[in-house]
Amino acid sequence: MDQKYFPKKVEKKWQERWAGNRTFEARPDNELEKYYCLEMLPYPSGRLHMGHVRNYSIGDAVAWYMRLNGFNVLHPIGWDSFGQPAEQAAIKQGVNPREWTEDNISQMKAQLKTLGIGYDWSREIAAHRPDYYKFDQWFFLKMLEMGLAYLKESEVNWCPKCETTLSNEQASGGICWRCGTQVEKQSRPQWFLKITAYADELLAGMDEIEDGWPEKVLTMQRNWIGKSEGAMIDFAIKDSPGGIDSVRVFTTRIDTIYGVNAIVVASGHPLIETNTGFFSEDVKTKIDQIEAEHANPKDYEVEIEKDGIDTGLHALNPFSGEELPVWVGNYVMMSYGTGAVMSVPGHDERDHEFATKFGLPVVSVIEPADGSDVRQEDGNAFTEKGRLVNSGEWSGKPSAEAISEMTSFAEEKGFGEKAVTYRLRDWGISRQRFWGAPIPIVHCGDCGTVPVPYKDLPVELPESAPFTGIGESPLAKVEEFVNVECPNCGGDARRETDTMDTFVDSTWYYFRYCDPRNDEMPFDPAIAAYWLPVDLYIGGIDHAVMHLLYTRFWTKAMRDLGLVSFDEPAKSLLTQGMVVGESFYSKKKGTYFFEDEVEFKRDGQGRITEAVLKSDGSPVKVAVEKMSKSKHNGVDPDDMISIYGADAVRLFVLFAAPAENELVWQESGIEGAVRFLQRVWRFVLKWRETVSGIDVSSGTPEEMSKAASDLRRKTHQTILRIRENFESRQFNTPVAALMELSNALGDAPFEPESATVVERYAVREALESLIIMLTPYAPHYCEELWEAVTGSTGGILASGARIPEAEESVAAKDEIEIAVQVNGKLRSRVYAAPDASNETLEAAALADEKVKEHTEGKQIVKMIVVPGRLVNVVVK
RNA sequence: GCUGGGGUGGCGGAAUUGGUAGACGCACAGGACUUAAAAUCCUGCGCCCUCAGGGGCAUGCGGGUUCGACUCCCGCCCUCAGCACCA
Repeated sequence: MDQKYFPKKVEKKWQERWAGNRTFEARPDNELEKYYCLEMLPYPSGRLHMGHVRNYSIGDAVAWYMRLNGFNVLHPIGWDSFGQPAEQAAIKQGVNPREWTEDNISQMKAQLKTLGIGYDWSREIAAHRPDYYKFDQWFFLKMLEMGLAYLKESEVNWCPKCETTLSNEQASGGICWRCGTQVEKQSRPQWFLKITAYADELLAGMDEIEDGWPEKVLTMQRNWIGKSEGAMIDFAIKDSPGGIDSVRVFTTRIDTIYGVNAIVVASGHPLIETNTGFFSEDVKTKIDQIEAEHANPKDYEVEIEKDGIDTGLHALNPFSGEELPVWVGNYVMMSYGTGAVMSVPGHDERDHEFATKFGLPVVSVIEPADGSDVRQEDGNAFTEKGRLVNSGEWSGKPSAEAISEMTSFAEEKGFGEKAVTYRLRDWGISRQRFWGAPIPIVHCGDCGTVPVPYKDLPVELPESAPFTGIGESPLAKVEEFVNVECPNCGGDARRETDTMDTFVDSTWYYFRYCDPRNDEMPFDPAIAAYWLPVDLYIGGIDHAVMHLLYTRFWTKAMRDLGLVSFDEPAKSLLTQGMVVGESFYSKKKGTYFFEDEVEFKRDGQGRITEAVLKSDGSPVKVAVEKMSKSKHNGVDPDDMISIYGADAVRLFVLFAAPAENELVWQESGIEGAVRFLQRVWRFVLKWRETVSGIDVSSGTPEEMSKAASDLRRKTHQTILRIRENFESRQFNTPVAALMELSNALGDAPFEPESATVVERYAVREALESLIIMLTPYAPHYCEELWEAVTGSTGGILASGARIPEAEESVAAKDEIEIAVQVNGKLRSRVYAAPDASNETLEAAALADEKVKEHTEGKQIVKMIVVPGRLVNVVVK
């Protein structure tokens, strides 16, 4: 142990030792309870950023904590290495995407090792390697057999900048999830995975994980799935010139059907397409206009004004027999329900707006059930449930009753049925890209779409392709790849040239970690049964509805394939907050500037009051935003590690804020972390000789001095706190507790030269506990101190060290402080034994001088005693 | 608009789930050591009065329940995130 703490030296030493001893390599062991700690698969961009550091610091803290509690911990890592940046690099710099990716992986791997994250590197995987994507293809074929994969010509989300399709999840909000560009609609054949087949199960499964997953994520998924119960109702079309004799609508409010004033359909509805000959030029023009707007939506932030036109067609209300006009409306979407709605302006905001704009009649058919006179006279629709009026034989019934009776009636009469719709759409996985897993399909003129036989997997990507960055997949231009014999008839055929969405790779990667070198199967079900499900999954909130929904779906599909026997892949989920930094934006220049290009003053509180550009003195806006290269507000983890050491960086990242919160990067904070480590180091240095012969495990000395038992109490209280905190996944408060323990250690009135055996025992116990409990935060550092204190050289884990068990009797105080309140206001404090009776406490409280001042001349009404806490004297 | 989080010192954040609000750290101020600086150590640090004993006010705002409310209930305000014509 050096006289001073040199992080670099300590970290290098232990990183080498861990690698040499294969300290973090896990193997299944039925004798041991397993713990699977998983962080989200990173994309190998080439550089680690602070978000990664935070993610992995949390994961490693948990992994260490569980190891130090005797669990068999699986803590793996790999690479989400297919995807656009590699292809962009190929297009722009002419590099080979494979080499580019491999280079990035080795760089980031080196960085992760410098950080000292305890990964089982023997299980490392990378999605772009054929031994991995072979099983993407394997799963695709299985899903094809299960009827979960299908090809369909359909309107897809198209990002004009990325030149590729996007799934609905990836085009959420109408913008590309990667580049933020407004998406367009395009029609093309593409492969879909039938996630909708599991819609109900995905909803129901949430009950199982409710305790472990953040409410926020579950809510987002529920909303995304968007289950809605109602009825399908057929409205007959009068004199249908196009041959379609009825239009089906979906409604959740069949009780309002007597208030229907029109049927409104989407511009792409079959009724429209089959009747074009019938429409006037005006109608056709308007329909085309709506259709065009739909294909190229303007701005999703702005509410689009209602628009539409009367087609001249007529429908019949099956309940009232009333004749209704059929309109085309821009607010009706082809992609939800049936693409047609019954317009009830009295009881639906959108229909109300539409009817108002076009002067259609508004009829009220629902009244508030409580008889209050809230009506739609204020110009709005009354959208709540109530009691029916003007509804023929149904008038007077409450909405709920009417809904079920009217649905049954429709079913009996054959013009409707009970129905459930979902917002969730099937997952489109076709991408017009080179750098992804080829979809294992051959298109044959005679046999149609033919799956590649399992024995021919993997369908390997060619070495390279002409990267133009536009239109079709680059694979289409690679003759050797495209031209193939049909596996069915042996004739000339073409390979599918689209590749899979990279989200396919990341749906099942953590199953592969269990059995990463299996050549026959994605993984051996028996091995997976030991490690899975994941016990704790840690990652950003940004994957709440993409990856996390896909992977839940995949798990259920794998269950149906017989690969796993559980329904939910992760028992608990931790969504970490972003790491943010101060950015400087000049409105005038329209760009972000580096900190040293800006002149700013901070007020006494450290906040920037005014900031101007050094170059020309123009004002700069200061904001705290997610760290990013383009905003120049990022901190390079490598820099931080080389200045302060990996342990200090990790300790600070965990201490600075709760894991779910945003973390504002403050360099002064990390200096505090270093100070703490240096302080403890000096303390160990001072005491290690003195406590070297003490064996804490050999039992507690009987005679305790006051100071020694005070220290022991603090030690055991700290153990209790840390166990509680980890249990509830609080990682910042344990650090505070350990700092308190270290402060208590420093304040204890012992000196190495004069300490008694009992005191040396207390110090050694405190030190050992402190070191073990700090290990999840600063593992290299603690390994070094552990070696210095205990003399064991094989490392903490090999020495069998565990997070200590607290002894309640030691943690208990022999005298406690009791707050004394008069009428709920704190007036004094008295001291008493922990088991003092209520009477004793009351007497002590009343005897207190300060209490007397406040009770003098007043009548004591009653006294409240909370044992161990306080006495409240109520006076009048 | 709908859904779900949040509002506690100058800052990040604690608070055994109804029981002494502000732990721990950062920043700041003062002091010791030093020729000096750094490092280290000590002290102070919610706000306002103060006769230096204390006293009053404080957890976004306004009510309520309670002996007692950051915590529970009602009504607002602000803020962050997600979804957004979902019939």
